[in-house]
Amino acid sequence: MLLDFNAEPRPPRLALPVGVGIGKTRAMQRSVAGLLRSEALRGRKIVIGVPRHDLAEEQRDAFHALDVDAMVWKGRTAPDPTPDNPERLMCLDPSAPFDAMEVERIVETTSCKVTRRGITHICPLYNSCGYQAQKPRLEAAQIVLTAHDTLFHQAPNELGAVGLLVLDEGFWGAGLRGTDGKALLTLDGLRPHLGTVQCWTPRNQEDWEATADLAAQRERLWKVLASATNGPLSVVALRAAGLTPERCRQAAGLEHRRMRNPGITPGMDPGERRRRIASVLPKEGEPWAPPNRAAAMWLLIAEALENDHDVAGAVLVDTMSENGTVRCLRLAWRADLRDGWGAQGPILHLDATLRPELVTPFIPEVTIAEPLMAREPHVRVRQILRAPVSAKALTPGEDAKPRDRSAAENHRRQVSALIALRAASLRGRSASSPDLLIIAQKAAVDALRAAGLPRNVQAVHFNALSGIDRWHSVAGLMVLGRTLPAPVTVEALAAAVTNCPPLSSRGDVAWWYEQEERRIALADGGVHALPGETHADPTVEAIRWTICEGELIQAIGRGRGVNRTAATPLEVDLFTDVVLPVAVHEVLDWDDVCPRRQEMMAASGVVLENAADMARAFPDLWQSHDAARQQKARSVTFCYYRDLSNSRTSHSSSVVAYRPAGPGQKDRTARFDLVLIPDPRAWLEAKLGPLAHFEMIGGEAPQPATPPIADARGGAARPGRSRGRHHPRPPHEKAQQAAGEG
DNA sequence: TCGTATGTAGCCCAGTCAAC
DNA sequence: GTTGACTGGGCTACATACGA
Repeated sequence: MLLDFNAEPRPPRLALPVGVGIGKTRAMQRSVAGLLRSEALRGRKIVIGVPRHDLAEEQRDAFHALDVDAMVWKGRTAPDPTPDNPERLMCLDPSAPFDAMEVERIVETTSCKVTRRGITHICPLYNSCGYQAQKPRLEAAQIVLTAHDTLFHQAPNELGAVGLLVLDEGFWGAGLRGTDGKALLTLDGLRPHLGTVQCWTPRNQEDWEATADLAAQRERLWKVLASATNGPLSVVALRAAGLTPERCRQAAGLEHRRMRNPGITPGMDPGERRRRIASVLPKEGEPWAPPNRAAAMWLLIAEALENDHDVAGAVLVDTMSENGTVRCLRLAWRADLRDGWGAQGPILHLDATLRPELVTPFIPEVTIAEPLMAREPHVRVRQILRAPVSAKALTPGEDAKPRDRSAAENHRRQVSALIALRAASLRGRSASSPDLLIIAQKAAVDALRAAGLPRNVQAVHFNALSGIDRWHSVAGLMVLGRTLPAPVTVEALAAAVTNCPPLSSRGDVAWWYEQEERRIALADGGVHALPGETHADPTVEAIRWTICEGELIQAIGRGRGVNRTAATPLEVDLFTDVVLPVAVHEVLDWDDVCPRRQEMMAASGVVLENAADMARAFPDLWQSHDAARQQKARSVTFCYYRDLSNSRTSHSSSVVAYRPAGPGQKDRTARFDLVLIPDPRAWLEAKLGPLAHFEMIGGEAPQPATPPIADARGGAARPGRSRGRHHPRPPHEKAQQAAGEG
């Protein structure tokens, strides 16, 4: 690490885009351990922010293995389960901190412990509190690991001086406020009159000077609010009303003085606490603008005036309430990384899907290094286009049309069969379970689990993947779909990041993104072009990319492709039309891989050849003998079905000959996968009734497993459709390859 | 005698795509 | 996002031949 951690006045701030699975966290841990031994930090601590507490605990254990003293710091409302009480939180009386926050007091001195005039007020649960119990470890530790979210809240005093703040993985989302649309200020609460602008001294005496100053700025703002139409506050109107950045910042400070001190102390009887809180808050139904929220509004306006744009973070909207329509200002803004956690000192940020547009607002003057990526020669990627794996295609809501719901049922059945066949083809290929990891949207994962997953398969959903290493040895990954909120949602996030209205790019289509040509880079040097979403505003596009492409990159990274060898290859199947910065070995169409009903039958471990038996054994696939017969006549035998028929992907398959009892029954054969159906005779009798004849004939000699999807293209490929265009390799490259092969 | 295999005609519906 | 037209697959119904 070539950083001077004591540089003045500008400490080093470095952001490193490091590819998924390269081992950036391990390298960081070793560097941090070395840094502590070098004493370059002069005894100051290192704070490491990670997305979630479970990742913090993993890193703590890794530091302990490096003989470094590390601890995980959790907030008051974080889970702290015990065998007796799995619901336990760090704070044993969460109502006390919530009450303190309602009247905007410091939680520690109003809920936990404080000494006033020689008298110590203390929470009765203080000595058994998980939050307090971690403080001695916090004081002693060299490294403090905590969730990104914590870094945007006040640091505990016991932390002491911080010499380096490490931000592991993308952190910007934890710093956004109001993006759920719930940070509202009613216009009634902002209308200037004594009840809404009265300020108080710290001793709860009326502060008339502050009240007059705040009233003057509220009057200016009211001129704008009273005549504005819905949408972002206009910078022209705000300026015309006489507001300036200085006046807004002054008003932000004055807003805090509207809250009187209720005089609540740690250990106070909850009834008395609520009575005191009620005495400083307006009565139910009276207009009120929470001071913290009003202060945030002023700061958003000040920033917009300074930068000469409308206030995207403060938007006039109509909301519905019990009393009808209420006009409100909807706020969304960006919190700052807190100084107490080291935000003003040296910062190192590591993220595989880092976007400068989302880092610089939080870390000004950050230096963003060139991306560091690694080759993955033992990873094979297939991308399947036009797969029905969107939320609508797999899991439409209850209010969806019957036609869409039945289509979704078919899609789920097809995807389940595909998973079962893929799992069979990869069985035993992983050093430890599972062999196959499915990554999809949460609703899709729930639906697939409900339908039943093979034992060697695990399914997880997007958005909870970063940093997890437990699937490093899976043999296969199937990534289904993508995450992509509508433009209006992403634009709202961007407004919170920048406070600036996004550039519009959507023309006549107001509800979706524009499309532009994207190119899948093929491993053989060619490209496959297809349309992809984009947004004209750089920040909106950065967020869109992070949520969509970034999450898919994180998903692929779970397989730790960088660490694979010829003996432990990884096969990735991408069921999405999104173009990613990875080399793709094969681009297929859903028609090429979509399992037919014969293949679904094969997925359960048996291939029957008799149409009547097919209909009897699988009534959900074929409703009648004729239906099974007709499909048998029409269908060509493809990939998965053929795999089991030929015993190529199922090393344990066996052919049996049988004849049901009764007149007119002829001899027929079937092939069974003995891992899934160990007793074919019992299975046949359960499905078809007593047998007049049964004989195990045996299977063909086992052959090396072949990826089933690749087989779909070999030989009997279906006439598939594709959204994109395949561009062959330039002739000179083909010639070079031919020369090399020759 | 019963059940299966094979062939053909025609209706229904799911999937797709263009237009709005 | 919705709607409507188009298309091909899925299924039923009918008939005939064959084998246990």
